[in-house]
Amino acid sequence: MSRSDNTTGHARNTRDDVVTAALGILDQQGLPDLTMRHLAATLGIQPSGLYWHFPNKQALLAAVSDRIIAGARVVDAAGRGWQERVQAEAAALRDALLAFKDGAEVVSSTLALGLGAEELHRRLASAIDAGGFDEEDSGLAAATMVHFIVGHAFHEQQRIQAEHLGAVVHERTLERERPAGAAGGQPGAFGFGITLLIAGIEARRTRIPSDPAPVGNG
Amino acid sequence: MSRSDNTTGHARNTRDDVVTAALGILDQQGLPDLTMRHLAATLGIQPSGLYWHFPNKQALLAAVSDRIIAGARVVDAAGRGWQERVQAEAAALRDALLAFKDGAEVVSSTLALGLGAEELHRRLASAIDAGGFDEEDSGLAAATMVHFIVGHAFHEQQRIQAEHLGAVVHERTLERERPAGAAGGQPGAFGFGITLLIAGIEARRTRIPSDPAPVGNG
DNA sequence: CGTTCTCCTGAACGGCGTTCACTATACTTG
DNA sequence: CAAGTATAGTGAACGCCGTTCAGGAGAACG
Repeated sequence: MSRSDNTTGHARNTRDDVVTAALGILDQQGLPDLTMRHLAATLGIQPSGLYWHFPNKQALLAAVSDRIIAGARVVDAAGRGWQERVQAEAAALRDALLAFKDGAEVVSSTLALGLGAEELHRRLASAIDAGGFDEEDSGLAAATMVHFIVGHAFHEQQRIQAEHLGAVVHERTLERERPAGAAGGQPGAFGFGITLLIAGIEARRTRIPSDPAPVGNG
Repeated sequence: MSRSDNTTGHARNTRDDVVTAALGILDQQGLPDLTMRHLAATLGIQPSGLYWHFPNKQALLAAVSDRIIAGARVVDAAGRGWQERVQAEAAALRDALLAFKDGAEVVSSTLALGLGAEELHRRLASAIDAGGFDEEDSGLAAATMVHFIVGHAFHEQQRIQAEHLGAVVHERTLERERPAGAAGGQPGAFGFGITLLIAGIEARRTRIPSDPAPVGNG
């Protein structure tokens, strides 16, 4: 029932159908099982049929990446300072990466290869921009943040899945990972990194005296 | 001439020989060509012979990763403040990742999978530690930095190689990438990110009043 | 009705990581 | 020096993989 109610029963797939099916396999079985053959079988077509929709597997993965990032919740900018907004954007993007199994890995490789996933950078840059920095600084700071967010999510996702595999979860390890009350905030390492970067950006403003710096707080 | 001057001519390979050969293929032909079959052929053995040295390809790549990072130049700590030292460590590690073709990619995946490459974190953490922060903060800050360094290097390495492939290099692009005189310093984005992180760490100190903070600046 | 665009078939190609039973060579020990 | 045990590698196969290519079926459209 992907496109139309054919009487013949042979449902033809659109490009979006293919991406949706790929995302399903990714989430339920993981990246290693997301093969062209497996995907084709899921759609009820031959592997070669996929090459009508995408020139190669990388392009498919880029489209999957874009969908993963597009799924990040929208952050409401009203009534927040730029720092709070950046923190919210970072959390939203991180959650989107973690929402699908191996999602961070897919986005990481797509990002490095220079295909898609620019939305990540765009959202962070515009949030930082609200702090009143010049555009170049905002862009560079956003890029720094993107690398941290994706790298951290990738790492954490692997750790989570390794834990799920090795059935035994040591309680001490869990204690060490979540040291203090994370009421409403980020768990340890991720929140720390984001806070660090925000502080670094803010420090950049105060160091340069001749700066318009209209703080959009309030 | 890997191990000994055998009269039989059949040189047997040690584990280190295998890693060395793998690193050679990686550097001269890239990660896609670093296959077990190709590696075995280079060593003059059968592919199955490699599985005496390593349980699987991932383990091999982890060993290659460790070698890449071990190749990072040693940073002299004498007479430098902690910030300068962190900057030097970051630059050294970055250079090591870029020294081999696809080096950053190999280290990135190994790191995310939780195998090897801990040396990266260790060096940065101890450099930050010299600033007199508590150990947990140093560790978390180092982790943040690792993600940025590896992510940035991975991205940049892909871009460089894409440029080498597409013979036409637009001069305008180059101009935009290296905006001002980078005499002795880092090129734009990397230096910016590191500076950002260092400023963020420093900001963390000043926010907490009760801090010993022995600055080792000579 | 005939053309054109869309989506897919069927079959193959070359290459991949990995396994397994079985050697051959070197180092140690009695 | 003979025997025994690590060490390093053989040869053949298994079941996957991404990708190509000529061709065909079915819907849309004039």
